[in-house]
Amino acid sequence: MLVNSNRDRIAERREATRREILDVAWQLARERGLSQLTLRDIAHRVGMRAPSLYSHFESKNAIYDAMFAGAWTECLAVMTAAAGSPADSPRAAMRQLARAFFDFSASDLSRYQLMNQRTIFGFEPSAESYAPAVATLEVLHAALAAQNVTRQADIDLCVAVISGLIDAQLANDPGGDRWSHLLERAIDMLADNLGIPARGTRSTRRSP
Amino acid sequence: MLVNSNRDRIAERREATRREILDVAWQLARERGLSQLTLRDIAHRVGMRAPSLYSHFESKNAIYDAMFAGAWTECLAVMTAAAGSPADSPRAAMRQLARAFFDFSASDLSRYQLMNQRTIFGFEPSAESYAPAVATLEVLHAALAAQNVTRQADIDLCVAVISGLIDAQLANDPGGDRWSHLLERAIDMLADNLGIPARGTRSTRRSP
DNA sequence: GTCTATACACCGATAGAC
DNA sequence: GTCTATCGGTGTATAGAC
Repeated sequence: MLVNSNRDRIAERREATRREILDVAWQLARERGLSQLTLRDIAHRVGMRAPSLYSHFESKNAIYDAMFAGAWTECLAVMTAAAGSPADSPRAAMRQLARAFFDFSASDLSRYQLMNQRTIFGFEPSAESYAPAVATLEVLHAALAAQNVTRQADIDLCVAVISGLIDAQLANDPGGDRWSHLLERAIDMLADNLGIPARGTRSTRRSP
Repeated sequence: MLVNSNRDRIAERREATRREILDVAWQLARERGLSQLTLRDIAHRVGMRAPSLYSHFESKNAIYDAMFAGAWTECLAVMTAAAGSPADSPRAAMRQLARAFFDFSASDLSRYQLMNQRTIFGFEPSAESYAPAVATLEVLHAALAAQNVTRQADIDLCVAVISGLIDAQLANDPGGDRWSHLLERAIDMLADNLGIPARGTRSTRRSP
């Protein structure tokens, strides 16, 4: 038992160090750009020498991979919460979900680039790190399926329109709201195209 | 006169070298990623040593800048041609323009990243290099104005939807057509939202 | 003018002492 | 687990040959 709790304490400390490294990495990515991240900078801010990072991550790519997983896990939580909160109409449910994703994405360029764009050439997330991204997409699928939107093309169109607004916002007016305030209009446009009623049935299926 | 033609020949040769350097740079950007571009690689493939590039470009950033200018100049030509060719309806004119931009953009990820995304952190194009980008946007403005679409929000929405499709295509199905074939549908959706008639008046204004 | 040679400070990564 | 030392790369810059 004592041995076990000692082990736990060591594992806990290791995990804390890992988290601190990742926190610092995000901080630096926001300051200097995702691709300008250097192991020396990370290590220095954590209070180590660069090679010591290799005791916690096997490579720089592994750090990117852990950052990718963390970002999508966070996004999954945001989206799950948005999908779970009540909405007055099918469109309101869509707006809620889209707004949650937009605000989460637009608040951090570096994070969005790592999650969705190919900014780090050659970076491919591992299967484990990709899992929360898939889970997030499944939240979206379920929300659209509740409005009887199930065709892949319809889903793809929604994804493209929303991420188009995010991209435009981040690339052309970072920190502003020039494209952000177009989101609700875009959702209505999509809802029109997909035949989702403006009001009427609640967003949950088969409820009495 | 002889002096002049000699000067011209030298300038011509210099310009040819510049073009060759830029061609090689694009080639390597496509192979290895935009941010993985190195002066040594460029120089080696051109048949020089790295420092010799400084006789033609004052820095690596100047190479990016020239690439940016070239890409937008090419895009401007494509868009001008698309805007000039006749169309049967206002929507057909919009489809033509959008299709031209989509195909141009989706055919080269690195080029699209340099033109439209913030992949190279800290890179800001010079005013001269930005000019063809502005001119391209003006082609779009003029085309939309011909359909009485002049509000900034309307234009922003069009830009976001089209570039959203391009981003999704490049990020999730590079080389494929999963989002490409949604373009015409997206344009119709936009046209509906903007009140552009499906058929009727030609795309030119005030023609008898 | 254009090139080669060389140098500098930095990068990711590894080896091995402690 | 963290360190120092070091490796082959990188962008950048200068000196000097031709």
